[in-house]
Amino acid sequence: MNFPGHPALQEHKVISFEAIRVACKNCTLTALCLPMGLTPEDVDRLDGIVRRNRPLHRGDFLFRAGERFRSLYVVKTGSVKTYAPSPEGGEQVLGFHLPGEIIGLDAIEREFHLCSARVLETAAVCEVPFSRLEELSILVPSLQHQMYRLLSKEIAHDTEMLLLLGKKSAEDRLAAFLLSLSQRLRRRGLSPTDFYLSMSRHEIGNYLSLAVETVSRLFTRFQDEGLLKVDRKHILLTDLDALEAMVLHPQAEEYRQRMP
Amino acid sequence: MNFPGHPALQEHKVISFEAIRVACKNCTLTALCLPMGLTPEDVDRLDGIVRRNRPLHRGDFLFRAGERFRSLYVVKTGSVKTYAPSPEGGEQVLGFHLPGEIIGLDAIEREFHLCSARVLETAAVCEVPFSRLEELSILVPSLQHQMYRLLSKEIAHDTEMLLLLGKKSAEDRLAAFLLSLSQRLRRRGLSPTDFYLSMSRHEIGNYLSLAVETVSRLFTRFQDEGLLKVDRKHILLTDLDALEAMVLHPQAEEYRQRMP
DNA sequence: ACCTTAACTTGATCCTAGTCAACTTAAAGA
DNA sequence: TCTTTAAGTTGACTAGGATCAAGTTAAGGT
Repeated sequence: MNFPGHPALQEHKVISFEAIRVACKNCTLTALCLPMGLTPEDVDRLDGIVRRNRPLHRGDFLFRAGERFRSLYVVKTGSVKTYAPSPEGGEQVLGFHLPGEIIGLDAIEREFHLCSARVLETAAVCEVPFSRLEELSILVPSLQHQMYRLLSKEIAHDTEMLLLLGKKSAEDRLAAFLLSLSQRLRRRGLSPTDFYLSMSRHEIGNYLSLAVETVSRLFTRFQDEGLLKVDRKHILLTDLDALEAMVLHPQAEEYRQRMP
Repeated sequence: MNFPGHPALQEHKVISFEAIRVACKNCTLTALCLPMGLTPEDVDRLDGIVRRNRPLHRGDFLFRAGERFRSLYVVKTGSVKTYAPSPEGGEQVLGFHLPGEIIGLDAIEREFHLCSARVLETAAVCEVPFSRLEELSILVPSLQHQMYRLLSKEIAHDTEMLLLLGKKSAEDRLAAFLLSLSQRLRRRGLSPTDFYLSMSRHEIGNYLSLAVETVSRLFTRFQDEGLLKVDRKHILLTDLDALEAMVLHPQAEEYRQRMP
């Protein structure tokens, strides 16, 4: 099977260059991003502090671990990975970030970044200087409310990730990863069953604590079982229900925990 | 070897009953909790919305998964575990919470709890109704600042936990868990090397995604290697440096990841 | 104090996923 | 275009930790 021209990727790039100058109020991500629930006037004020940088390319850094924290970053198009580099040159992938997702929330308290953020697919990213955002949120209660929601959402997301890694079988992990991607794409109005992976097998394995070979074998097995069709980075989920069942009823069920 | 009377546990209980009525401004946890950086007047205002409940006992719930989110909870004494129950009766332990730690931050956005919180060791807990806290933080910018820091700290903590679980060897995980406990106790002015575990081996294993038997064997092995002395729940860390080395230079080092 | 039950430990065995190795395919660069 | 290098796939083997099983110790209830 072949997918000539990789149409989804092409489309991605076109959007990325068009959207780069769009103000917050016209941005398609409003529902996912900071302006949610703000009045038009307040969105204008927010707009005043947001920096819209030129498009970034694969391998570019948003920031590096150890750098001083100044801004939050909102992915508008493309994708970004965050990872913790280890002194020996290795790294632990912490997340893959799609349009509408905010990066850097973990650095507010420490005032420096403990992970690096690097572009996977040509990306447009908004930079929001945090000190100015904080000042504005004193004046705009609904922005403060939205900030609390956003930070809490990130915590809930991390918690779900802990749950995912708690599932011990490699099968469950990859299924949960694919479902998570699928759901996030759906919320952005993209196809939840037909998409291109922007990360390598190696990065997926690193993220899920699995060896590359295991990831590769699982893709093959899932395809053999009729759960999906895979060709390189192109994924076609053909049985979402089966994936969901796999995640909801994990292989190795932890036996009941007792407490008085 | 024997530790008659479990002195640390006794001491814990005494503190718990004495501290229960203490106002925020006199609380020993000020430096770890919400009032940090607030003026005395603002602490009084915060004090006005904090509910101090009677002491809770082992097995009591702070809240259950699925319940509507109303309040944040601050552990004053004792300890609490949070976990995600699964429909089949199993559970995934998400965290163990010591004095000064805040529970419920993951529920702000969803407005209902996705995990349950249950007392491990007789505990005193402050309840802070979130809607009132949010209102107050509109009026008190330094409280808003502290809230951002707190939420961010929780995200950073979860990130570190993901890093911990990323380490694949069981040895590294238990070492990281013990070190984390040790560091948190130190920050609270307690001994970082001599303490009682408030959770069972089963719960530790569940938290670290290891079988009970593995946890048990590791304790024995660590003791044989001179890293610690263990008697039931009593832990004496005798070689913090070795534990740190184990965590900083994990067994299975991930090979370098390439990107243009 | 006794009995019951849960928590923990230790040993033996099994199996999942990691490691090593070889090969294929596809980008990236000259 | 050809070459080089990285990414991905597949197979064979191995090891770390899970599972199964049995026994010990301690705590909780009456």
